[in-house]
Amino acid sequence: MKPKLTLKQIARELDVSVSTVSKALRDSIEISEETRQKVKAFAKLYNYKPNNIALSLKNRKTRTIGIVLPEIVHDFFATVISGVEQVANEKGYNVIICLSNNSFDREVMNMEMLANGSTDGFILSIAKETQQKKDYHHLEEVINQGMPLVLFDRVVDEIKCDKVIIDDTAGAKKAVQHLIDIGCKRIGIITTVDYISVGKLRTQGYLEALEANGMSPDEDLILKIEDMQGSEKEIAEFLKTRDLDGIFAVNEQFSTSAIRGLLNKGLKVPDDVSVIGFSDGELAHRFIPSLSTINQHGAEIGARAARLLIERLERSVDAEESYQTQIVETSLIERESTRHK
Amino acid sequence: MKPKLTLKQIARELDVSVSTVSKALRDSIEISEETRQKVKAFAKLYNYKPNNIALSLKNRKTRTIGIVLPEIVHDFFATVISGVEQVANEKGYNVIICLSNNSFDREVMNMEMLANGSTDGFILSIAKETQQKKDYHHLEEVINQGMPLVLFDRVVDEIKCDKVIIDDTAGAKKAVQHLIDIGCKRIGIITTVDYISVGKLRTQGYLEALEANGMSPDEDLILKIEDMQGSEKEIAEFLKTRDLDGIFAVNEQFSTSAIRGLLNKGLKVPDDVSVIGFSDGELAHRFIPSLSTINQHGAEIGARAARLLIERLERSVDAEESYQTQIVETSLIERESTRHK
DNA sequence: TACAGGCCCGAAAACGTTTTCGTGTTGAAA
DNA sequence: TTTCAACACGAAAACGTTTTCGGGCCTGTA
Repeated sequence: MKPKLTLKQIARELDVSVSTVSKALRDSIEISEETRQKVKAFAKLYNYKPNNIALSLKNRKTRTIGIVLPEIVHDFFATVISGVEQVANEKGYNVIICLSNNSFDREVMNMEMLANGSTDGFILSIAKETQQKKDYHHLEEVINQGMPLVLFDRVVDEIKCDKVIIDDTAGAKKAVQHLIDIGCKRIGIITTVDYISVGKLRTQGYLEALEANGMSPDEDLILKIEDMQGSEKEIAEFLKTRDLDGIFAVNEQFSTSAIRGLLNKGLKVPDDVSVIGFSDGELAHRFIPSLSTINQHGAEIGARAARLLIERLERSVDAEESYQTQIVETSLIERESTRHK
Repeated sequence: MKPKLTLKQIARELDVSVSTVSKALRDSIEISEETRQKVKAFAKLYNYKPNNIALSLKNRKTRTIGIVLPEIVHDFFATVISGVEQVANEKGYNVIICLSNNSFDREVMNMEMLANGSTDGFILSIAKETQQKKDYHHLEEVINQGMPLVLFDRVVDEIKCDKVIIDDTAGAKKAVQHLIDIGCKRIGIITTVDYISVGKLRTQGYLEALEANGMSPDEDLILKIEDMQGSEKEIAEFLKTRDLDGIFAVNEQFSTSAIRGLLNKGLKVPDDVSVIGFSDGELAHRFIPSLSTINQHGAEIGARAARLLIERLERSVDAEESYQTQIVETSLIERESTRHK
């Protein structure tokens, strides 16, 4: 068990000073060619790698970005991580992940933990409970400390920072418009309660699409779900008493629950009812019938968030406080759960 | 933008020395009650939090555990992360995640990066390419450096370290036995090529189950898939020409592809053919028909791995080199894709 | 011979902690 | 009055780097 080579040991071994070793390894012209080669050869032979912690302390940079998520067992967030990881790695950054489990307290805890030197900046999607509480002091805190923050997906206007979002309203509108285009007349929506920002926006898109086509919304066809837990049953109940020919569901789970509910009712998808969802994942394309969806391009979101963050970290003068909000385009993916024209 | 309070600043402000501040905050008896109170009050008021990097450097401990995975957009690995994160958080550890994308080079790179001070130990599931190459020098390296390593899922005998696995063979046997119990006579298996350790073990379980029931294995009913990419087509082709009444698939993806293939062939699941898989995820229980599976208990695996790692990190004398391999029990979950007796 | 100017290199500070050791002051005991 | 312990605090080293600054030694020139 050899406990990691340090500059000091190399120096002792080669009978030079620590500074000489450091300079030699960084190819300083202060050091003679001969000494340089000697040091480098030794370092290479014994596989010297500088200690990240020491570097972080010295440079007051960790080259690590922290990402805080509500959950991970959810293809959307997983693909976002992939995207972040990809560009972070390209630029020589590490990624450190914390889960809030949609709890306000854990979100705060995690951010405090990471803010004490572990991380140069944050990429975050706000926890459900936090959105409900509308308490964002921990976000302002890190910004005040000069740590860049990039919000994605579940964002909030009050916080001034870079953001990466999709146009949820437009995406939802696109989905519902598709249902209308293929001839649906009575279109229901299965969405979340309004304090979830994305849920609210998607509901709005649904309403806009109806309006744009001269169809008046029917409160009775709108189901807002509070709790993921009992959602399956709730959706089944809802469908039992409604007569629909199109359903827009704001996520993968609701989509599949809806299809199951319809099938149980003896209806066929998409022959009797077309279903379209919002999603990114395996589930959508594996499902039978495979789900027509609005693709959120999670990896792209993650990649952009990472790029924004790193750019701000490395910009020599960050005087310019012009935060930007990037909007990633959604796309309609037609699969089997909607009728074809 | 206030740039984070340090001990030095508190010291200057209160006109005492840095050591006094440090001691006061840690309630040292060396410091008078009065000074202690004064310092603590000040620290609290301005929300002082010690700098993790400095602590890491001093203590030569980061209280961070690194987890390296082949992929993340896969419910199994995502749940494992959840498990790790949970216990890590309880014990005051951070989790830093790197993705190998099943590439040997990226696995090596990531581990080298993390090994240079970012992490106290590793939790890892070996990349496909690495298992193929059988090159584990990077794993031995970190072990030699005194960094504990815990392997899970895709493990390898050659490396001496703690491991958390499920009994893949027994799990597979359980699955196939179930198919036999409900009356299947011609049972096929859809598995991976043999260099994937878990694939090989599950194939073995399949064979053992057949043997135990006096059924002779038929090579023609065994499909070994090399590449995830074209798997769907490959499975469809395979099924087209086989006459089966039971299928055991070694993962979620293969299970759903199989069902799709069967449906396309005009067969009913589970009426004509029962299908059972190996999995953890959303897909299995959302799918229609929902999948009967062998549950791998990913969160439990992650939790145990984390506990093993932390225990080894904190054991005062790690003299004892008795590595253990923990086996997490699998369980059979009967859902809709298999016939009921 | 003296001096300027390269060329190489080392000492030391700094990043923010913790901890060991030393030191000055006070009060009480001898 | 002297001595000694207890008490309260500070200086400094250490963790592993990088970087600034200063200095010794040679070489060439006046």
